[in-house]
Amino acid sequence: MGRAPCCEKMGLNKGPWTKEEDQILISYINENGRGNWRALPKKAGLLRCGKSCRLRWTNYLRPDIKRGNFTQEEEDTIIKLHQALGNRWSAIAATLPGRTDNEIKNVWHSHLKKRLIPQQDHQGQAVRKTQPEQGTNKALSVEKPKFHCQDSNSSPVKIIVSKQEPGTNNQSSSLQYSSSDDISSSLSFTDATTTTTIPDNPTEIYLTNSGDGDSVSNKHQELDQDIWHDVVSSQDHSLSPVLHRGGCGFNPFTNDDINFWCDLFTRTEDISHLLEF
DNA sequence: AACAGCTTCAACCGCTGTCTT
DNA sequence: GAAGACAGCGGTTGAAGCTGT
Repeated sequence: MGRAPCCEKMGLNKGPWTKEEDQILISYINENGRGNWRALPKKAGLLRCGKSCRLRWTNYLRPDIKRGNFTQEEEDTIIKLHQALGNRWSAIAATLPGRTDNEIKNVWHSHLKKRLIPQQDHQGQAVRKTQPEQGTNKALSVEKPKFHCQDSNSSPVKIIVSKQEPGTNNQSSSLQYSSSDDISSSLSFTDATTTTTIPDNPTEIYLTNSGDGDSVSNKHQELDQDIWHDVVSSQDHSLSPVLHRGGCGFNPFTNDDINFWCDLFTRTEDISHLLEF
């Protein structure tokens, strides 16, 4: 894998873009489209490196960029997705049309991180308290499962590990796991008091809202209304976990992203931190 | 009004992944 | 398979603006 050669520094502008430079870049892309970024500045007559042009375009000049403050909903989305995805700014940005990864990163560092500090302190305690003994998370011996999502109502969520599509009549082979269950896997809950053995390796995992709130806490009710409702909702997308917000109908996820979610759920040592809002 | 400290955000830097030759 | 070229990503920086004293 070759390293990109450092662009020619000699004679190239750096720093803030002027209006004239912006106009040249916009005009060029409007006429010729986004082609080879490296060749673009030369063709457009800009004394900038291609990388700088790409950044300026994607972070500032793109016509679909949404300007202005983030809405409460957008901020909530960022917080939740950051909880789940970490610093994958581009993945987070993909769920917020008109927002760039750079912008989200800035907002996170300047606003949201600070806002969360008191909560994280509290959360950190809670997580430590429920931390499982080392080695109790055994790997679930399954083929990479499919995740299915179903949102039936707003009551507390349960995760159902199942070979059966939810909603079908025959649920006999399904197992339901709530926050109090240990499914003897990396997909476990750390405040487990019992151990449940999965009789068959599930080939598919359904994330459903069971509607039964007796065994789950208020925290998980929040989870249902926030994470699951937003992140893995919609029966229309039951075959792939989809980030689907605001009715935009934008599905940023491909099969690779399904793999990502599978990986996330099967590899995470402690999913409970996702639940501890 | 002047200064210092803080915050914001556009832009840069270096790295990695992917595609092409 | 190796190496080059390129796009994209995340971390970091620094100038500009803001706020408090």
